[in-house]
Amino acid sequence: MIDFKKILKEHGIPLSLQRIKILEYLHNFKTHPTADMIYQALIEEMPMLSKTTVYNTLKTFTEKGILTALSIFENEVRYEYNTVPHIHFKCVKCNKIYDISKTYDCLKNEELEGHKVLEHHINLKGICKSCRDSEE
Amino acid sequence: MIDFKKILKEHGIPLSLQRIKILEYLHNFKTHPTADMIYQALIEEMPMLSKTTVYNTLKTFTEKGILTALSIFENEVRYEYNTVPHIHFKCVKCNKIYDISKTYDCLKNEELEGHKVLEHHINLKGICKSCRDSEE
DNA sequence: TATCAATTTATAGCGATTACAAACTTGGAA
DNA sequence: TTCCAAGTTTGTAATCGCTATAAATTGATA
Ligand SMILES: [Mn+2]
Ligand SMILES: [Mn+2]
Ligand SMILES: [Zn+2]
Ligand SMILES: [Zn+2]
Repeated sequence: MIDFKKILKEHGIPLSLQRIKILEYLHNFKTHPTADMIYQALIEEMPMLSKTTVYNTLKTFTEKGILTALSIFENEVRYEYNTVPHIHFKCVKCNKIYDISKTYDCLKNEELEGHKVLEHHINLKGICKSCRDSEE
Repeated sequence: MIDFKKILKEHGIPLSLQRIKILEYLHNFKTHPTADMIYQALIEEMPMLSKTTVYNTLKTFTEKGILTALSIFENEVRYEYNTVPHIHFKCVKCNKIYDISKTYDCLKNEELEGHKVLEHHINLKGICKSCRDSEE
């Protein structure tokens, strides 16, 4: 049983029921959900939950380093609980996002043309295995 | 002097004054502008220009392969005139986007875990040379 | 130059996100 | 345990980037 209260405290985030539930959801469902997807899932058991709270909480968590915000799709931000580094593959047919565990040693650069690199975001696009198989 | 009319014709795009001006702007200013930035720049000399035209034109150009649409930032699409392949670095301090000419041979994979890879999008984030220098 | 399809414009509308202020929780002091 | 101030949540309105629509305009062709 993971102690989500402890995780929040360790990141200097004051506790609230909403924050615990949102963190729990992102830890349990690694589906790169949008703010709205999280809201729709949690409104079941928390009928008074406000969408503003979801947005505020995701912003706080991202700033404090618990989550990563992804801009894989145009026009919407998706979130994921920080785990081991990985890259993303988006299928242009079914729109699913796959985690790819492959790591690229060639991207380990800390410095490029004088710029200090803090984050690498690698987004691949193409046709996923499942869609290729069902093509014929 | 570049013949923008010829470029449009070669891509099967019927001519219009607006299309020529937008293409000219994107060719001359390689700053990865948003639709609104292009609109604000062109409204000076074309007071009747509609923002809808800018959006429509950028969509047409992207579909015809003259431009590339980038989702580097959250919540807004940026455009660039197609040139040689390169990757992008976003400074988290000044928000500028830099072109990085480095190519990664390690990303040349055509297939990953059964998925067919068609595009690679590599976005780096960090602190740019200019901001580092001015830090002290 | 006349025709007419394609393009542009102005306007309204939409989905994702943010701003704001009142009501409510939370954590700590008394 | 009770009380309080600070921080959080909520509901609403507003904003931002973008799209839909239909009337007005343009431009390719004859
Ligand atoms: Mn992931
Ligand atoms: Mn570029
Ligand atoms: Zn697929
Ligand atoms: Zn900078």
